[in-house]
Amino acid sequence: MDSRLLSGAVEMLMLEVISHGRTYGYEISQTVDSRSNGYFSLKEGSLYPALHRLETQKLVKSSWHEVEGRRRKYYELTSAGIKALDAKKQEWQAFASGIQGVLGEGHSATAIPAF
Amino acid sequence: MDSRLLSGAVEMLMLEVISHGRTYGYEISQTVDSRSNGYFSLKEGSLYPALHRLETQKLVKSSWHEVEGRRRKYYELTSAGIKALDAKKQEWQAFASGIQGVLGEGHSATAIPAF
DNA sequence: GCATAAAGCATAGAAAGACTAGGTATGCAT
DNA sequence: ATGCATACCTAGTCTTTCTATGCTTTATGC
Repeated sequence: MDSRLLSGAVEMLMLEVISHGRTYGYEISQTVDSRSNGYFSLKEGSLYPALHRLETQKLVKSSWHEVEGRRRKYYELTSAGIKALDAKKQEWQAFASGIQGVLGEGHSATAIPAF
Repeated sequence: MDSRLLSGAVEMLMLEVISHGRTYGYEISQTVDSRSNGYFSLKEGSLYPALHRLETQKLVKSSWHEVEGRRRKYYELTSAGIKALDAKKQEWQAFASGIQGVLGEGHSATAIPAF
């Protein structure tokens, strides 16, 4: 896939996954990967900086926990994060509609004048 | 809108518009703007570099023409450009499906274990 | 006449974010 | 012992968008 398409959708997807319940970085990447049928594979270099960004923006909050002998940093949405997710989903719908508007109707070959 | 969502879609949209018939930069931006109901407004700093990129990649070819006293650089798709547009459209479909796959089904609250 | 807007092209520089590639550490299976 | 999966992190590179600016010509308003 063209990684450039991904830009901007990453945060929405991450927030979405986190909204389903407390989770952590590694699991988020697995979830996104499997739920998109392998289409998205968030790389660590995108994933962790994005998580830190979301935390800086107070859209998520984190806490360290030791589970099954593994040290994990769990994330959950703040109330601001819930609102942001809603906003981002709407934005996505508008974005997709905008694309469809341009791709949309055949607009069959308008007469092309010669020079 | 979040300009980061735009990434990667720009070239597809431009190729799409050009595929409808020979056109030029200024008109492309107007067309994209109106056909997306104002959602996308390609700025010149994105538009012209992108056109140059497409030309370097041989997806479009250009020629200068003087029309109605205006000096315009007209673009049209090459055969590689036609193929590229098809590919990008499919990629877009896959991308959108991937997003839907993640946003998609409610996945209602999986039990959240306490620590 | 003159100013302003619109049409039209272009680029330099700043800002942002994804990825590569590297690092650290634990648990488990071979 | 060795490798693989889990789990986190970040510096640096690359790409791309946008702001801001500059140039020219034509149309329009005063």
